[in-house]
Amino acid sequence: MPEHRYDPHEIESRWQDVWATEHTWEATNEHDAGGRSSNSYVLEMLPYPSGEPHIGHLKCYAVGDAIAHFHRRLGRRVLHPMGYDAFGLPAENHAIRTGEHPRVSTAESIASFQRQFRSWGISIDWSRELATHEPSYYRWTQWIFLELFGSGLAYRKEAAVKWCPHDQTVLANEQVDAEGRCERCGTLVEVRQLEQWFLRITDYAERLLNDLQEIDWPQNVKTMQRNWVGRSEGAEVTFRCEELGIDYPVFTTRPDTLFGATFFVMAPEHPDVSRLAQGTEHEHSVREYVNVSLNETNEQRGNADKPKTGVALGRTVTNPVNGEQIPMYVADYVLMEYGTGAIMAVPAHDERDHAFARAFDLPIRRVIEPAGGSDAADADVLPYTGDGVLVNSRADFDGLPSREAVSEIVRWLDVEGKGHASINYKLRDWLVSRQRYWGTPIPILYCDSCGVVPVPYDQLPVQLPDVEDYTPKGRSPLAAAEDWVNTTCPSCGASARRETDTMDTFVDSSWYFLRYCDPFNDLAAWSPEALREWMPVDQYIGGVEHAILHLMYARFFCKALADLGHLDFQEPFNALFTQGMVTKDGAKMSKSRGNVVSPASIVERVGADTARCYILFVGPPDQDADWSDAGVEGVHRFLSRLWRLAAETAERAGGPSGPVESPIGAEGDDLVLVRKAHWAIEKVSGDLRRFAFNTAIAAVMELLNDCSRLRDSADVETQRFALTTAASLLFPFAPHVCADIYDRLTGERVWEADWPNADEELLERDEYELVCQVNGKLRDRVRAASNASADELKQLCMAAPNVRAHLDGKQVVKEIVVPGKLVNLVVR
RNA sequence: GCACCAGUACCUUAAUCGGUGAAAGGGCCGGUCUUAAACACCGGUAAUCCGGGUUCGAGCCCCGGCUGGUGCACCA
Repeated sequence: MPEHRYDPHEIESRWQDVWATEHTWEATNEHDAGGRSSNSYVLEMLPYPSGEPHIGHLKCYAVGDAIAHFHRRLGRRVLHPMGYDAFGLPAENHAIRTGEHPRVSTAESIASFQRQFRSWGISIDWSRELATHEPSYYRWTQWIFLELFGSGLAYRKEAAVKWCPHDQTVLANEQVDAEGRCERCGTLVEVRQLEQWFLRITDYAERLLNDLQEIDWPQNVKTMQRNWVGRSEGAEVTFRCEELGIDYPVFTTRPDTLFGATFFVMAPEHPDVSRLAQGTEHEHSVREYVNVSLNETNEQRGNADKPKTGVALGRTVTNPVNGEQIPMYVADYVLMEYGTGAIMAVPAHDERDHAFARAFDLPIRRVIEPAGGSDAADADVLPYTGDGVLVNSRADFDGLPSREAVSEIVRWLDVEGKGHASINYKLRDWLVSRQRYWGTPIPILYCDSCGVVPVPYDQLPVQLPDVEDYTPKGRSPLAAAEDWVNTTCPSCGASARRETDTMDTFVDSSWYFLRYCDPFNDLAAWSPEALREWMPVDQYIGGVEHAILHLMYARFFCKALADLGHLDFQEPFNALFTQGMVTKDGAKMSKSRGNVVSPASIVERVGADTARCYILFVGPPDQDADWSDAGVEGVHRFLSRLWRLAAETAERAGGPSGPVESPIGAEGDDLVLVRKAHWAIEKVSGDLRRFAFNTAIAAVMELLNDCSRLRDSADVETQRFALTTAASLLFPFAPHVCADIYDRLTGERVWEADWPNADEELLERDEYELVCQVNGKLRDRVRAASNASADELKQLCMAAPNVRAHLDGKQVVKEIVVPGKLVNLVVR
């Protein structure tokens, strides 16, 4: 028998060539062919091309490719495209260091990503490839911006915004982490008052929240989005400062506690603070306090355990429900960015207000009592933040449960013109302008006479000009491109200046999945027919780190574009799968730790099939997985054994011998093997549907174990069937080696074969081992027919020798019969 | 502090409706093959975090605790 050696490199390049020359994975737009339900759009989040792909990319695309292959084999037309999120800071920072144009380094990175994706054998439709930095793409990003501008969804305003001193640009709220650090570089951000471009995502808060119900996404991602939108119901209530004649609205979720408001607090950033303190004895201390707080980081200020600080403003406001004059304070526990930047303080029923009142010796008045009497020992302890019954309020409100009191009081305030029901959101509008070079230019002009002027559609794209110096200086490097900046106003012909800020790169990636449907269209961003054919995405795959950023922005874009009549769906991604991280020695891979495993070196050593199978076999793909070289070896051995046994079997069968059918009338070891193959079909099909790739691969391992074990006792044709089935089932995970095995055994192409069907009859056994228990303990086992009745099973069990020994002299008081499994006799 | 998820052999995972004496791969040990080793093949090894409860029966359900992870957190 000749030597059979598994040579992954030879096999992988051979099949990759076939797929490339035959354009196997390309999907054409056929409009009415088959209808949307027979199509499938499988998409992984587009990569940011920087250097080389890392192991996380391998995992993401291994998952996506398995799904894409599975859908194709189920008979669907699959769209599985690839592109690059090519604008962004790393390329620009590289340019600052080296002077090399970002276009050049970006092109190099893209080439390297392409090369590796091809070497992994991912079934990508390369004909639709795009990159967001190409004018043919960002022309339409600009078009969308203008559409949003035209409808008022893109606007300029001056606001307190987050500024990253390291990257020298403003950031969106979402791009600052909980500690107040820049999402990209980790620098503490500062707050600056600047005029910037915003997108009105807050208009969509309610829909972004409600429509989460419509989509099949992981619970934790939905929860994060809900938290980020941060909806709370309550009321806006006006407190009037009589001395200065100014009304201050506050937002509260507890209007039922209004009678317990004993003071009033403003955020240090509140624009009226200095004016209020002016001329009072507190003027100086207020100014000092405000200065100190403004210089504190979010990290310092945001700590709830920190003792409460603040100073009196020396003014009072009127509590609208009882006319009381209550003192005003400025304190840093009140945030300018939430609500109105001022609060009513109810120390008896709010932990923070309580802490402040204790520190400043302010009155604490209980207005809510826990319902159902105070039998609980801690019912009298303040602050009490739960619901209850009103006390110490107004005669007609006292005794009302909190919930009812909320609506009663709000109704009364409304009538009096002192307040109204209100819903508040944590979500802020999306700040999209950036003072950086390598991004999509914002297509806007400033004309002295016409003001803010959108660039006419027929002048798109506004091309990104070349510049000499990429260094950010607090304004975009584009400002230095005088020839480009100075232009003429399209409406009046006078001289005008271009907007020099570029767009947040998250704008680019908020619509790329639409462009894939119609990538060559140069008359429009897409045609409605193309979208009808593919959108929404059936299965989206990516890292959970985009739970809020990209995934929220993309949802917002679709809703806004749908409102503008450009889309006829509301949600871009019907189903989402978030893959877990790949760690090494329990820690995140990073250059500084020196624990980076490069996909290229793994592919070089053991081949792409092993790399892909390993990353999917190592554990459930939604969980983190620790990289282990020994585990890689194990999977490599498995593929070697599979290939060798298949090659040897093909030879014994006399070469490729055509399509293979499940053998009929098999007996003995042949039947065992045929059954195992059908069991594997059932198992892998189910596992693929629920993303349990690890167990799917384990099932094929089991099938291979039986093939090896029964190599000499089962018929060659049975072997051929079992191994063909193994290759067919493993193909979504290890496409090259499975294509090769399938070809050797049958002469056919596995990717053109239908997904196999399990024969129900072969899955059922006509006999099984019945477990016989006495008092829940296993005492014996007997063979039982599958169709035996409960009574027969009981008799069988009672007759079992070891059971009889345990029944001796005892009385059976209960019998539990589980057909197909066991009989349990309870005796006394 | 609150919420969610997870704790199974040395490691990583599996166990569908609560139903056998808990399965797979890797590791390790031994054997066959080899001059020797690698590969391959055969065999062996070892576990339900702790404490209660429900049940004829619990890895699985309920309560409490411990450990780890993730998210939220001065959001009025």
